Order: sequence, then C-alpha cells, then structure tokens
Amino acid sequence: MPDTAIPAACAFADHDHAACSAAGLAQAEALCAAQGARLTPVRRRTLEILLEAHRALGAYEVLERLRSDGFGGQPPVAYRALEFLEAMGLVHRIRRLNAFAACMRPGEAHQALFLICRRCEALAEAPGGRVRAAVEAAAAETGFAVERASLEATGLCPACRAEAP
Amino acid sequence: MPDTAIPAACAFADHDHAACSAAGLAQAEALCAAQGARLTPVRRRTLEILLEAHRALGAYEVLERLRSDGFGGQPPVAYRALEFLEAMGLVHRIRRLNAFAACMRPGEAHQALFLICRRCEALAEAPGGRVRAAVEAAAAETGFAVERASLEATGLCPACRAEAP
DNA sequence: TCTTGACACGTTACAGGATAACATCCTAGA
DNA sequence: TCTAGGATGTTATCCTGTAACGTGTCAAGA
Ligand SMILES: [Zn+2]
Ligand SMILES: [Zn+2]
Ligand SMILES: [Zn+2]
Ligand SMILES: [Zn+2]
Repeated sequence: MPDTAIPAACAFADHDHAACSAAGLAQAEALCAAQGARLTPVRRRTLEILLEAHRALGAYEVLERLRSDGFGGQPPVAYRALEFLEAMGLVHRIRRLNAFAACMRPGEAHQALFLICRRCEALAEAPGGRVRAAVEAAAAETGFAVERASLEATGLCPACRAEAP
Repeated sequence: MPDTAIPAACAFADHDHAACSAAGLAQAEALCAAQGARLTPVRRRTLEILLEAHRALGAYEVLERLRSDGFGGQPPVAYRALEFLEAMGLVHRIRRLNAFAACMRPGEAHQALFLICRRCEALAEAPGGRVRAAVEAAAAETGFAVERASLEATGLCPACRAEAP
C-alpha cells in the first residue's frame, strides 16, 4: 500500500484544517444525539480519522489507524463504523475509489457530486442538486424511480490544470 | 456465486434479444475495423457474452464462461478483454455493481446514465447528456475540468414499482 | 433484583475483485 | 524471412468486502 504519494486535500480551496475537522466532529455529536444514535468510540474515532486525513481513505487504511489506536484490527470493525457513519450522513462512499470521505455538509440533506482529480487525487464535494434533478428527469422518462444516485467525475482540479501539460 | 436469482433484462422495455445482440456484434466489428483495432476471438466472445447475458456481469462471471468456451481461465484474460472493449466504447463498467455491461449505443459518443433496480437488478442505460451538462456546470464553479463522469442511480424500475410494496 | 433482549464490538474464516510480472505466441510490416 | 509489437496465457499475490459466531454492555420490564 503506497502510504506515500498522497498529497491531496479534500477541497480545492485552502482552508483551516483543524477548524473544519473540529466542526465536523461537533456536528456529528449533535446529529447523533438528535437522532438517538450512539457515536461510540470506534465510530467517533473513525470519523476523526477521515476528517483529519481530509481526503478519501480506503477501508483498510482506516482500519490500520484504528488498530494502532487500540481498536479491533479486523475488517468488519472498520466497515461497520463506516456504514454507520454513512447511514448517518456523516461520511460518503466513493465507489470509483473504493474509498470513504467525511461529508463536508453533514446535517444538510444534500446530493453529493464528487470531483476527483486524476493527477493529485484531490477530492471535492460539490453540491449536486441540479445534477440530481437532471438524473430524476432522465429516469422519469423510462418510469424509473430514483432513490439514490452516485455522481462521480474525474478530471483535473484547478491547480493541476495550471501545472499539468 | 448465486447463478440463480438473476432475472433482469438490460433495458426496461421488452425487445428482440437476438436482434439487438447481433446488431451489437456487427457494430463492434465495424467500429474496430474503422479504428484499426483487432476484435480478436476472446474480445469478440467477451462482448458476445455480455450481449447475450443482457445484464451486467462481474468479471469473474465473464471469465467462467470464457473458460468453458476454451479460452484462458485466469482473471487477467477477462479483465484485459473487458478493458479493451471499454476503451473502444463497446462496454461500460458499472462501479456500483463491480460489473460490466455491453453498451446500448456503441459508436455514438454519449454519456451513459445507469439506472439500477434494487429489487430485480435490471439495468438500463439512459441518455445522460443533460446530466453530464449539469455536472460540468457544477464543476466549472470550482474550476474543475471534467473528463469522465460515472452516473449511476439505484431505485425501482417500472415493473418493480408496480409490484413492490 | 433478576431476566432478557437489543446492540455494539471483536474475531475467524472466507468470498470476491483486481493486478503485477513473466513466458509464449501470433502477426503485420520491413 | 526476420523482427518488433501486440495479444494470450499463467502464476502469484494483493486489495476489498462479508458471513457467521461469540462476548460484553446496558436498559426495560418481570
Ligand atoms: Zn456530503
Ligand atoms: Zn489536482
Ligand atoms: Zn453506452
Ligand atoms: Zn425492478
């Protein structure tokens, strides 16, 4: 596993790492409390890991960090925590990358649209409301009822567009 | 592997199986010829398999059939054929399903939008032009240049909508 | 207080998906 | 004919994901 070679930030714009990480955690607390769900230590730590990394992590990368924090080191531990967080809308799964990333807008109901830079692996979560509407319109023509949509685009982020050939 | 329990057609509307399968193969021939690419026996058979199945197949399902047809029985054989076909625009990869499906509109440049029924596993390829445009518009706001987009929706197909609770 | 059931956590074991690396073969073009 | 590139085949291994089962915890209800 190439633990190196992963620069990538989670949004294209610069911003206060620590702040957005802390805010994410606080919102998670609030959200879970509001819904009577339990943000247990493993779950909490899993979210923290994703917030700190500030990019998409594979389940096994998360697992490795959980293990070194003294939590169970077997795959189901990570997958269960990630599933819980996804169900709570705190984490998104990015299928194209077989990876998970902390949500940038927890609490707000929203359709995410992921922009993945193929050069620096940066990942941004853009608002996908319009796109979602277009999907539903297209689906409606065949009578299909959309429940969930995964919208993932690859290309070049602003920085790489400038640098790259 | 549950070889049973997979009814699913590749489009929601009924249509002439054999005809669309043959047509697909013919178009593939033409397309490869036009581009000087070689539609070799494995590649051809792989496409045939997907056209006949008329639904999304995992690489290992394809592989199994290739093997029983006397072709190489190791994963790379299937993956290479599938990659080639995808590059030629004859096959799409559906990441949500870890599977591949024959393209319904080979030759025409198009953005595919996949509609996946969660109940009967039917898969339809809808025209995604509008959706793609919406994706690009959203991406443009952050300066991101979209190269490829995977658009996959899950929900209920018309038939299952009627039957299901 | 004692049961009992729901839920989280942990582990084992395995299934399923994908690729790196190397050997062989075929085929188009010099 | 010779040769370089592409296509196939094989081995081995890695990454991703899940089924199944046991244990501990906590709170509601007997
Ligand atoms: Zn989000
Ligand atoms: Zn970039
Ligand atoms: Zn298509
Ligand atoms: Zn259906």
